[in-house]
Amino acid sequence: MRRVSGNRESQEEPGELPPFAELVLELTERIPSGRVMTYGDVAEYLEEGGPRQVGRVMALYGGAVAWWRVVRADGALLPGHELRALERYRAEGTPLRSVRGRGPARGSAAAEDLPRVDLSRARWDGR
DNA sequence: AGCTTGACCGACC
DNA sequence: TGGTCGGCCAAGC
Repeated sequence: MRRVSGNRESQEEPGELPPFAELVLELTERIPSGRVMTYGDVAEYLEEGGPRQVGRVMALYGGAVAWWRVVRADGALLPGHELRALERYRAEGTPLRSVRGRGPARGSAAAEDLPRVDLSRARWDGR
């Protein structure tokens, strides 16, 4: 009980999220199926923080929400979770864009040319 | 208290 | 089309 000095917010209970994180996750849950927002969009919509802060929140707590509906500005899939995300997109019907004319199987160094999210169609502005 | 890093972004070449 | 650079904001060391 004796709080010797004023450390108020140092004591955070695990399970309770920082306000900003909560806003990000809440907004993420609002993104309709088949649509996406960029990290920058989320930050701009919340009028707080920046893309990188949103990215941090998703990295820490994203597992609890539809993390695949928040993408980078170029529509590239998350490194390390590309296949997982791709499955979601295909299931939700998220507009995708082939990387280039589609499957140049011959000579393609990349084992798999992963598509990207077509932001021009899938971008959701919060309305 | 200062430097580095990060699920980023936009401009430039 | 793709790589690099600087800027941005917060957390960690």
